[in-house]
Amino acid sequence: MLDIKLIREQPDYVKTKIAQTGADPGDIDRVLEADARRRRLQHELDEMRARRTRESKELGKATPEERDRKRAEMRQLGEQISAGERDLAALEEENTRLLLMLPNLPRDWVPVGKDDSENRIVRTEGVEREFTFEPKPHWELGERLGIIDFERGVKLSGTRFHFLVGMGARLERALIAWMLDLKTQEQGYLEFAPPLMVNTATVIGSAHLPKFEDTMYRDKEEDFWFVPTAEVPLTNLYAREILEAERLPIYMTAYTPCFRREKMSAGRDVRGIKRGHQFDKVEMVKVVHPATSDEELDKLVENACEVCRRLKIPFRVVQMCTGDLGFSAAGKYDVEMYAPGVREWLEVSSCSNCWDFQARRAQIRFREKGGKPEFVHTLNGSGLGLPRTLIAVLENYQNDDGSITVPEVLRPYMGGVERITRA
RNA sequence: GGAGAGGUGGCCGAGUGGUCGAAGGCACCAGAUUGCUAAUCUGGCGUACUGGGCAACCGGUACCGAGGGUUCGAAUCCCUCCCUCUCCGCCA
Repeated sequence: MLDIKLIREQPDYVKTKIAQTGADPGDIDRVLEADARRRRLQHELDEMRARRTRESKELGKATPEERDRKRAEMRQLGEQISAGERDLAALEEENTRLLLMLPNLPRDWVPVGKDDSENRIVRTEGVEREFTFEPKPHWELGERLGIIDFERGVKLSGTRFHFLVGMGARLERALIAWMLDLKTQEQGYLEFAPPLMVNTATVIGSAHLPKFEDTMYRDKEEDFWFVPTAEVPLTNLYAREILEAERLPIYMTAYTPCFRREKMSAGRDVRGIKRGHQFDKVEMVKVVHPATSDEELDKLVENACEVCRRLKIPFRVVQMCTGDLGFSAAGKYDVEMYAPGVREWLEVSSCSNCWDFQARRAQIRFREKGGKPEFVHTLNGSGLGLPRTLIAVLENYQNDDGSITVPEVLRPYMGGVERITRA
């Protein structure tokens, strides 16, 4: 959520920035108009209420004759106030609705561009492996090894579902455990196992609602939303709290399944395990002091890169332009691993600095000693997404006989297994 | 799911229709004092919106789990919901 005061004071700046994201700057005028009406009414209402309080107190001491006359008058005032309160509530709702639909503003250092074609490759690391044979896509490798079962996934759940089997399941579990150990033991993150179903307020807090309602699964009767990412519960951990400044920065990590409808992506990436309705992910979330969030973003990206580096898989860092930031990021970098089987750079991590955008929605604040509460900045990034990391591992580590060499760092997590072969 | 108890400021805890944004205590901050390491005294100490000074401030309004209702007026009475605790039932 944007700061309404910023919109009031610098509407032209905000419009310029909004336009850079591809959103409609006309929304700003609608917000301003609604805000002006709300303030006007609030002021009138405040004055009526002040009068009621004042005169009600006097009424208690009035003479009996006066009392009846005054009481009728006050009753009328009370009705006016009630009507005003109803109108105000409606205006506030309208106001909030408009504000919740506005995207975050890009930072000034974000390159201006209209869509993903104008993103910038910041750097590339590692060398692409040279194959003496034609590298196969992971779905072929997985099926032949019997470690991915697509048919039965479809049988049980439908398209975009699969089973990991035997060493396939174990390989994913090894990746998760290894990543979490890296996060918690070397990169300073505290591990969580959060709720996977959360209420509406929580999803509004992370800015996945109200705009992306149709991308999530929910239980309407119970007011539960299935988390589309651990970012939702982790970012909201300190919702409606005021933290002491010394506690910042806070680094959190969690492995969770993620649930997404993927309605918008129907027909895209249908082959293999790249995009499903359910997938596993190790997520990183930071709650930081506003003065440090830009450098914290760099460190976050680096934390994601380190996973690729240790797996010895080539990767690159891509900076999103203003038109490809998404709804809540003020600045964003993707980390992409190269997968030789599908001949594609796969987005395995997306690291965002959300600035105070989520903090305002979730009301996450901090206070310097003796100071006023201020909003924190929140960041999030995958560390990494499992299906795509698994794809990259399978495809980069495949051998000409269709077996998979287990990356060295994972072997301690695989009971020492060095090679996955057909069972 | 059933029965009972309860939800007040960072914490503990008063308050049952007006003088309560809310006693008192603890914690915390500032100052004073004592020279013996901690105690004493004084003062301050919620959040949001809003008006003015457009800064350290001053005023208005709202908030005592949430939402409705009664009333001239509600933390205080009524209704609904949520949550916590205890007991029972059920179940991974």
